[in-house]
Amino acid sequence: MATIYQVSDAAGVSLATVSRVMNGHASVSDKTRKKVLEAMDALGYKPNAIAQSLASNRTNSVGLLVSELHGSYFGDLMSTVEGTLKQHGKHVIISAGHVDATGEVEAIDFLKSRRCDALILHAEAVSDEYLTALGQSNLPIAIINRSVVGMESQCFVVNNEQGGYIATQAAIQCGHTEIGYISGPLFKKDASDRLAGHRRALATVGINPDKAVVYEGDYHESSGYAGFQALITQSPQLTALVCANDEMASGAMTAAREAGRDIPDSLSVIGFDNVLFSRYLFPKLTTINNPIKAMGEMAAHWVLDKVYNIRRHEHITHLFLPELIERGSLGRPPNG
Amino acid sequence: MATIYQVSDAAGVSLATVSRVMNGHASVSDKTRKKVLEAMDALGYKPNAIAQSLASNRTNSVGLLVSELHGSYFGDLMSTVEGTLKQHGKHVIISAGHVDATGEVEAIDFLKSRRCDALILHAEAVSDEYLTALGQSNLPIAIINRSVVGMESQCFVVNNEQGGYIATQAAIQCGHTEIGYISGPLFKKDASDRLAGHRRALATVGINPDKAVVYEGDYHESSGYAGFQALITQSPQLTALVCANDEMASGAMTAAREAGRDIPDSLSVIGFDNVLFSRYLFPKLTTINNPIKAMGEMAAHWVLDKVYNIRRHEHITHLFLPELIERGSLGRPPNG
DNA sequence: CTGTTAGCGCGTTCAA
DNA sequence: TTGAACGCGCTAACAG
Repeated sequence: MATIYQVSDAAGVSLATVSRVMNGHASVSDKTRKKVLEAMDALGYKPNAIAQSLASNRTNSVGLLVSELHGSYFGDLMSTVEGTLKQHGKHVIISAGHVDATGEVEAIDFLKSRRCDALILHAEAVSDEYLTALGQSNLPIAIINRSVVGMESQCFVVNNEQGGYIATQAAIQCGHTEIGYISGPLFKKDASDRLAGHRRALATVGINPDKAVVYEGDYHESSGYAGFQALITQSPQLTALVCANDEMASGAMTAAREAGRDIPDSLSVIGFDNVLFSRYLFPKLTTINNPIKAMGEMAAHWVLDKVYNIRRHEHITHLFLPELIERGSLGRPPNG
Repeated sequence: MATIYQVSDAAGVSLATVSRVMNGHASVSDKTRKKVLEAMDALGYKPNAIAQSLASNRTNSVGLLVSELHGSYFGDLMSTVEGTLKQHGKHVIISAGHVDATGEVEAIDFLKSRRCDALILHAEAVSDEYLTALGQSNLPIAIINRSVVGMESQCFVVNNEQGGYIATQAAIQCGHTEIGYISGPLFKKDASDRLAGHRRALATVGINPDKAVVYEGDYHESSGYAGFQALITQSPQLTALVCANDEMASGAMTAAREAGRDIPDSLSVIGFDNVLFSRYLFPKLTTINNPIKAMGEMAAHWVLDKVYNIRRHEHITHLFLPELIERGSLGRPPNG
């Protein structure tokens, strides 16, 4: 790998001049610039980003913490953040926290050690205190899918409570009154918020929210499968099942079918997230759109503006709205 | 951020000693080590990886090129590579090439500029010549899902031809003789290999491979949908459809259902890849397992061994075998 | 066992 | 418009 010295040698100028043409900084005469440029590609010179970073204290890369590297949800997040930043010449360094406090701290430490210019975090396990302390440093932090008190202007969240509400509301409007719910792990804020929305919707039609028929799952398909079986045994009268994410909805559908229940004729199912494969299911899943792409894009723009002074016209939004996506898995109750 | 100087100051030793305890290199007396360690966490010291890299010419991170950051296939690849390397304290820097020669070169340049210690590439668009040239440099390269002549010992591939063969063979063994095929984009080696396997299977039962009923898709769900419609119009006698990946199989299943065809009673469908959601489909998709996780893990171990001298017992394998995963979408032909 | 001294490749003053 | 010199934070000889 050629260094800046070899280029300056070949071009017969000082290394400061080479640095100048690289960064388009101070003025360099056209003739000199040309010489340098020629020397550069004659040598196949590529600047050493590591050395640039050390000298400039800038890496042109932003760290992205996700829970997992797989799954539609995180795939969407990674894709959209990378795409948005790449358009402006910035790079993304991705790290996974695996929904574990230690893992998340390690991942963030890694990102910090790589001297990212900013961090975009989808952190589920670390405490608010940790995030608040992190925000205290001069490293800009954007937070996705979590609202931390005092850091509202850096958080990008969807109204999960509202999402849970409209999901259940949709079932109610189809005539359902016996509605079961498979929640996510309730220690997670998004899971408990969605459930709260479900309860609120129940209350609007006079159902005692405390009597909600709830199974606590873990957001994985298998717990949707188990959830259906548990709920239907306990409450065979159920005609609709609202699930806190699409994976669990898929599992519930499989279990329902194995139990001889037709969807949606004998049982309606509603998901949450609107991940890609929800359209592949049969019947296509009625679900709540979780605007993760929009949030990722907005967080990226926030960073672009805040850190790199690349401003777009668009206003920065922090609260995103969930939306019902009507497809084929929600119908009228059997005897409605 | 505290620097190594402040630590050496606080501990009353030279910065070389601090460096030594950090890296566990030469021997340091227990007393000194203790002093340094205490100074470190008193100051909350974190080494600056950028500076370490510049000085040591080692980044402890390996670059991973994928085509996209979303999708089950790449999610599996990223997850498994990251997981394997993380176990040994190495990090992954991921970059997306978007199935475009320019994009892939840029992504690789980015990885190189970050001075990765090695590269693991899932490159689909760049030429063999480019990869060969890249391999010439002293940057270790592992290649996934592609065999480059002269670099066999760095390539980790699945036998796609064999996969296409056993998929079609499975249909034949169920009694099908009228078998359509929805291929991937044929400029891709994996797509043409799978199709070749399909043709070979046809030939074994005396069907002229040149008369294979093929629709060229693009690996996306929509082309599976379109593929079913095109093939069934042209060849209504088809009783089985072999698809070059699961996404297209899903699209074909949707289209088939909309056309009133029951699966598998009226039409059998076989996929390829065995991505996660293939189990979520209804009926669950019979498919060919593409051992992408195994390949990713092996490539990671190859890097660990080759670059970091971290050797495992296990033998390094370069060729992986596809395998039939029997589920519910393949049955006997209607009048078989 | 420990300290001193050069760099790693580049950005950025300051003079010229 | 250009060059010389210093420093970013750390590793790696080389001495002692």
